Amino acid sequence: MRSVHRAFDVLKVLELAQQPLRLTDIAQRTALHVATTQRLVGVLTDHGYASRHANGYTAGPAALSTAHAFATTSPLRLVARPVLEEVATATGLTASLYVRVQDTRVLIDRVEGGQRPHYSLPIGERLPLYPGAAGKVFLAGDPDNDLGKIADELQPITFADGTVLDASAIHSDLQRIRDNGFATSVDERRFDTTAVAALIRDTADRPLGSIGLTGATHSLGDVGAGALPADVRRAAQAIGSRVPAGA
Amino acid sequence: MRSVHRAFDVLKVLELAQQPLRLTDIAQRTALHVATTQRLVGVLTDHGYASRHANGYTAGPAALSTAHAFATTSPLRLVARPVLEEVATATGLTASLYVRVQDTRVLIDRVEGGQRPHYSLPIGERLPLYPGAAGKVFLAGDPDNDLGKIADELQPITFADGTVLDASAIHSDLQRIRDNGFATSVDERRFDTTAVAALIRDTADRPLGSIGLTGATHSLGDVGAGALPADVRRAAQAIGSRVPAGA
DNA sequence: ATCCTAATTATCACTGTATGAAATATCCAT
DNA sequence: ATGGATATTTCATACAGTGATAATTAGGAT
Repeated sequence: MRSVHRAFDVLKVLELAQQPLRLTDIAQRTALHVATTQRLVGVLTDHGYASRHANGYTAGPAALSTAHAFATTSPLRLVARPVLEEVATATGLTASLYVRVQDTRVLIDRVEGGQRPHYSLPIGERLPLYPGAAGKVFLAGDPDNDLGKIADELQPITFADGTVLDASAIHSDLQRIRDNGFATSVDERRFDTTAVAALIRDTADRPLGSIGLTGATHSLGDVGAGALPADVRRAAQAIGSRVPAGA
Repeated sequence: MRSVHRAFDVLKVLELAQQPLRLTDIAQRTALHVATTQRLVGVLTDHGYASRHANGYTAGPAALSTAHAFATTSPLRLVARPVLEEVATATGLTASLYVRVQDTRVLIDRVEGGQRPHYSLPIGERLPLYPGAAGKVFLAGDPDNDLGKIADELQPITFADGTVLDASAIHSDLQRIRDNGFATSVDERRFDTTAVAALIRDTADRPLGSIGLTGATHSLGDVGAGALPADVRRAAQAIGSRVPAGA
């Protein structure tokens, strides 16, 4: 399955680039031979997952179809929707649903609690696992150790406010999250953004995703002390219990 | 690249199924050996393009990321946006942007002209090339003959109103579209839905996509006679001229 | 609980396909 | 025009993907 893996490596490179990439660029970033890259990009293009333009390749329209299919069939997403809406209106915060993909998380759905709805929803956004409450819960709650090593290999993290965390600080943070059953984040990824998040587990206790509640730091007090932790945990529990279990 | 092709065949099957599919189902629909299917689905799952649930596999969350990347980088989409908005408000109709993917079209963007915005935008929807104005223009305007044979192989089409078209009727329809430079559709795919569409070509005359204006049949007269054809053609021209050409 | 069937995972020898070096062609800038 | 970079084609070799078979697991019925 080497070639298939490589095809998706190419696709990932196209996804991460915010601009069209020339064939040589792709070959460089994937560390593949140019000829190989060309063949792979060709197949991607045939199927619509890559597009060719004047100045290079980008991701292609077929991804939209597949995403549409995912959005309409994913049991987790379907089950979570009403819960997100409920908790968003109850708290007035923005409720976000994430799923882990490899060593990243992807925003699957979002319900704005506040007044002004955002213009372009960043659904589909890929974010790291560490900075951010809704990512940390994945690291903290991983049953196998495949994420354990990810946590070990984490470089010292710099927060949006300039704080720097070394490995031991990260580990104690994760331990606290495990103990509490929820994570918090204050200005970690973004200035003036505070979040509380919990891991969603199915009835067999396997992690399915995470839910986060986000608001402006200046309008929220010490989130750990208020009712929000209980709210997210309840929401996460509600979602998990409604998803049919099974690997 | 056989295995890579097959991987995307599997992905397409997952996309087209509106429900989770068991491994055996996928193998059946792709006409692949079960073992092969399993390996391919495994890779898809690793990269997040497939998800495993209690009762089978669906498309996966990574497609959302890729779709997000496409939506934010596709030159066509970026260039078309303002034109769609303009023509939608000018005509009061819904303006849709399609791209061809193999023998289908995919809805890339849409601006509602009317009052009530739809709840879930069907962006990413995959539709056939024949029934529907915005699909027919691809068949009519194909420079090479790869779509010519698709048109030849079209089965007799049944419209939403029950009309049936045989091969020769289809061909004369396509010829008329070529002559006019636009296509119309009255209750073809949906009852009480009329559309006018035009092909978008880049400055080198290569087809890039299509734009369609849609409204209720009962509120539109004979669309071929009014100003709409000129409107779509102008919009298509505007978009095409602003996209940097180059294969 | 127990059996039976169906579905999923693992094993492995063979074959055909993906690979990458090199050569050729194409594009762009000067 | 000329040169340099990028893209495409060709081809012999190695090895990765294939699918028949077997082992295992899960699901349903009794």
